[in-house]
Parts: sequence; structure tokens; C-alpha cells
Amino acid sequence: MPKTNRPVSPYAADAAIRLGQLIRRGRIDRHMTVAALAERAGVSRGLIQRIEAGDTGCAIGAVFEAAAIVGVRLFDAGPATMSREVESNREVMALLPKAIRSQRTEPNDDF
Amino acid sequence: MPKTNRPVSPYAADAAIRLGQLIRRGRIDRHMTVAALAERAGVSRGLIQRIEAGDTGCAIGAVFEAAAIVGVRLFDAGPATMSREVESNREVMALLPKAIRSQRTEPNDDF
DNA sequence: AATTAACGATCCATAAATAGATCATTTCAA
DNA sequence: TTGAAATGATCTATTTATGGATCGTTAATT
Repeated sequence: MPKTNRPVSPYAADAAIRLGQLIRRGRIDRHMTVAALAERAGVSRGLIQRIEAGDTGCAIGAVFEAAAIVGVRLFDAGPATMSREVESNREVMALLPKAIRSQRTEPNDDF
Repeated sequence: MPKTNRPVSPYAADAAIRLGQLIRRGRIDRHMTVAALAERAGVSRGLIQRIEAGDTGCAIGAVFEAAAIVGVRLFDAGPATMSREVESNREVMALLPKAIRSQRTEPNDDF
């Protein structure tokens, strides 16, 4: 058990678990062992185990790397279109205000 | 510059940047400052900045937490359905083989 | 145009993640 | 059923991320 526990909301925690499920599913579908995936991702075997378990402390780069290798599609963009997606979105980002002049803490997430 | 650089594929790196864009977009749409988002997420202001920049070293729990607060939908499941999604998927996961008996490194990701 | 809050970057100390090894157990295949 | 490989767990050393503070700059309001 870690010394201190970083609090995470149920939604974020479940999302991490869900992604872990998708990765494990993809790995098994491709007949890859945990060790093989670890090697291809350039990380340790233990880290892949934590990623598949939905550990919220894992670096997002390692998680996305594992996802990419086993073919998990992220944010509705495949390997060929992700970079294009990012690029075209830079323009719309540029139109947004650079600073927010507001003091309301903004209630929250309704979607 | 960090002592060692963790290598990440373009797809994984772009996915992190894309998520950062979505979070920044959501934050600005809700008129929240970086500091306000940081406080609500229980992290530092600097971490929110790195998250929005697409830093691959950020913990996935912190990133998903920020995403949840500003209303970014993860893996086609909203707050009300994410946990249900995870739960119902445990069954299908249980049907998958527990160990992979194969030596092929499996080329990779085509989708 | 002036004011001032928000932003982005950097530095340091500390907390935490990761690698790597080991061991027991499970589970697939012969 | 048996044997070997894969998995899951745990431990320690080391690398790395994070918090918190600070500073110059940018950009919203008035």
C-alpha cells in the first residue's frame, strides 16, 4: 500500500479501468503475452500489469503506447489521422481566449 | 531537459496532445482558470499546464480527473454509464484466456 | 492606455512511479 | 496428467513526477 493515496473521482478511476480492459482485450486478441507487450512498449512487465489493472498512477504516455500497440483506438482517431486531427485543431485553439477573467469556481460536469 | 527521455510513438504522443486540447477547450468553455481547475482536481497549477500541453509523463489519473471536471467524455461513456460499462465488461473479460501460449511477437497495430 | 489577474516557465525538495529481480500460482498444451 | 510457460504479487533501488514558490510576460477589463 502506497504511503499516501491520491484521491481520484469514480469516473476517472473507472475510465482508467476501462482503458485497461480495452488494452488487455486487444493484447489477448493478438495473442501477445504481457512480457511481449512490455518489450514492444519499452516498459517493464510490472507496469503493463498495472496498466491493465487500471492503476491511475501510471504515466499516460506508457498507457497510450500500450494501447496503440494492441490497436486500441483513442479519441476517434486512428494512427493515420491522429496527428492531422491535432494539427487542424491548433487553429480553433488559437481562437480561444488566452486568459480567463472570472472568479466563479464553476459548479461542474454536466454532459 | 530530462536526464533520460522515455521514448513514445507519434500516435501515443499525439493522443496525449489531443486530450490536452480537449481539456483546455473544455476548461475555457466553462470559464475556468487553470488555477481553478487545479484546485478542483486536487493537483498543482503546473500539473494542469503540463496536462494541457500533452506531457506524456503525467499520471493518467490526474489527466482523466481534469478531463472529467471539464466535461470531456472518455471512451464513449458519460459519468452515469462508465461504471456500468466496466462492470458489464468484466464478464466478457472472464471468458478470455488467462494466459497466452505463443512466441510470435505479433507485428502490430493495423486498424 | 493602464491595471491587474492569468498564464507559462523554471528551480528545488520531496513524494511517488518504474525497473528489475524473485517467488508462488495458475493455466495452457502435449 | 504433467511440465513449462505465463501471470500476478511483492520487495528494493533508482529514476522521475509533482508541489510549491517565484518571476517575467501576456492579455482581458475598465
